[in-house]
Amino acid sequence: MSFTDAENTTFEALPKPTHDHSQCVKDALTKALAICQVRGVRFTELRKQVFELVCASHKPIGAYDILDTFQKRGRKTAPPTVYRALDFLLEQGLIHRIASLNAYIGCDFPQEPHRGQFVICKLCGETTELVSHTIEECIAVATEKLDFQVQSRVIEILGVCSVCQ
Amino acid sequence: MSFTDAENTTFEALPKPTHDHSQCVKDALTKALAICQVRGVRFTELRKQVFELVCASHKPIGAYDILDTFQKRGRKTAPPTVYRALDFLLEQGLIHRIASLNAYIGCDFPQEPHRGQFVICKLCGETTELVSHTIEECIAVATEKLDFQVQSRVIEILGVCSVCQ
DNA sequence: TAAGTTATTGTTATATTATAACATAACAAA
DNA sequence: TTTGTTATGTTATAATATAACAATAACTTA
Repeated sequence: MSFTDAENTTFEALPKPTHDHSQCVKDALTKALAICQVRGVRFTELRKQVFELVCASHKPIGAYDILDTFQKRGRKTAPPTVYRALDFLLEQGLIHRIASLNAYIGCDFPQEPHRGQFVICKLCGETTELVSHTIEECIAVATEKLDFQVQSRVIEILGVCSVCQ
Repeated sequence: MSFTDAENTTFEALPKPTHDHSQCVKDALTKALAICQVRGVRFTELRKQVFELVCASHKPIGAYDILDTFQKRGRKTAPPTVYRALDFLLEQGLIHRIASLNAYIGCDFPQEPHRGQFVICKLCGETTELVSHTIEECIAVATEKLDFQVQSRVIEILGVCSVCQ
């Protein structure tokens, strides 16, 4: 469920505890699969499993959490295997990296290329992805003035969500 | 040299290669010392030296770079020593951490509490600190709507500066 | 389909960044 | 001075990430 408000900020609502999460994961998988097919890149079983784990919650998850899960499932896995799958998913814009937490989260708006802006609860981890065009604009203006070519950006807002207050 | 433009963004100009950097470091030290005195916290020799190393360039520097420098100088130093000094400087707002690079940079606007926004050249490392009130405002609006209490934020724009293009 | 090529994954080792836990030293206030 | 507090030293290790090379799976084109 996404909104676009008067300030031209599109955002997903904080996922309600009641939302049908298994459906949510299914949808993400379907989208991801379709995107990869169109682009002619391979959504292999490994990549799919890593993607499922990242999408299993709306909270950032660490690479080593993914690794642990694989190992608990009896799959003998080493770090590079996980990191390579994460790199692939990042390249395809299917997940984002949260730099301030060294963690990864599913992208709420795949297909169209965009840079996410994240609102992250430090207590429960629940994360909302914003796409504020005003912020984009503001950055564009400032960087133009500096004659600076933007390649990527990291925008992460940390604090306490409404549920945890 | 700082500007405030029509969009209400305050920013330091990219430090010119010709600027008097030794004076620049001296000024930063004087300011830092004064701030610590007012606050009744101790700007010890160790903290001063770490601060000087961070301010030695307008580029983010890693904790282990600082460590290496200490060791090359013959000072037997271990990681916690450096990290503790960095933590102190961060708490006092004298430096900032660049999450996307795991590195640290001197703060261009100490004294008043603020959250930095950084424009970082991936090629040469030169970094400009912005304080865009429009971006602040934008974030405030979005987080209010989510009923989210902001504690900290990470805003880092990476790309290529005018000199390196 | 067989051979050659590329992409993906496995495996081992190690680099990089950061902190825990406890000991000692420096300083400050009573 | 002694007592409490803050800062630093020291050792070990945790947490995150990548390099380098081997093996396998998948694609491609003759």
